[in-house]
Amino acid sequence: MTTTSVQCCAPIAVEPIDEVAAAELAVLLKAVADPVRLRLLSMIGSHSAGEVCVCDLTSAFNLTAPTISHHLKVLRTAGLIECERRGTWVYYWIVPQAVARLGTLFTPLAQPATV
Amino acid sequence: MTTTSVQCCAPIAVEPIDEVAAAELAVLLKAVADPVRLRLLSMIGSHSAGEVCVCDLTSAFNLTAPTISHHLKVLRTAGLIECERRGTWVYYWIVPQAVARLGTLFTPLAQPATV
DNA sequence: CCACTGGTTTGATATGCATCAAATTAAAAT
DNA sequence: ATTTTAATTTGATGCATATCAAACCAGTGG
Repeated sequence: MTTTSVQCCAPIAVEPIDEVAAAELAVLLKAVADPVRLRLLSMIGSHSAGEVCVCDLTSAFNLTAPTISHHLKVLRTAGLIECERRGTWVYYWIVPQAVARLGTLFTPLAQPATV
Repeated sequence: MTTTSVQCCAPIAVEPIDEVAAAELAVLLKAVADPVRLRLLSMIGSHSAGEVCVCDLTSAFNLTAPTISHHLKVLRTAGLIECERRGTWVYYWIVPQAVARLGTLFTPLAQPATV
């Protein structure tokens, strides 16, 4: 498949989402609903090399290494990023499909049919 | 400025967002990072009449009225919905601009320039 | 004026979670 | 092997928050 459709689920405004879908989405949104994780995702996503070493991420915050590691794990568990160890260092990169799902959720609400 | 551009902030992937922006965005995202609030927002946003009475919202959940009221207040404080009292009942509707901001945050991450 | 219905506010509780220190794993270097 | 550096895991702590019961506010109708 060439398109690998990002539109896997109906956006929020088309019809009321059910409990199960809401619970799943909430997990995904909780992952990004934190200032540190937002910055991490932003730093990883905007990096020109496409991937970032953990050491560079840790040094950019006024937080301990375990804390950054914890936040990276949350993002990874949510499927938003992936990582690989190469020698001593660990590198992280974005999973575009997962992030795109977040974007498609709310856009239809911007142009309500009735307004 | 006449456009009242929905694109008030740069998306996450263009450049690393700073601490202040991340904190503000996290507040907005926390508001929707809850299954009940997601369903509320979805119910309000997808309603054909454009607005929904609180009574209809409360009856759709297995939760008490104060809890629903609490969640509505969180969404309202975040600027995602507004309400008005008409007689005995209170009606809620979506604020499209605020919701649109959520959508524009993540979409650029879907097509990373390096991939 | 007094009840009744719809919603919100307040206070209390219990769970969740962000953070750090200490311990642990992994690879490199000496 | 031992040491050193990078990163994660574990355990503990303190704060945030989802929920409910009770009290309260706002209309409506006897």
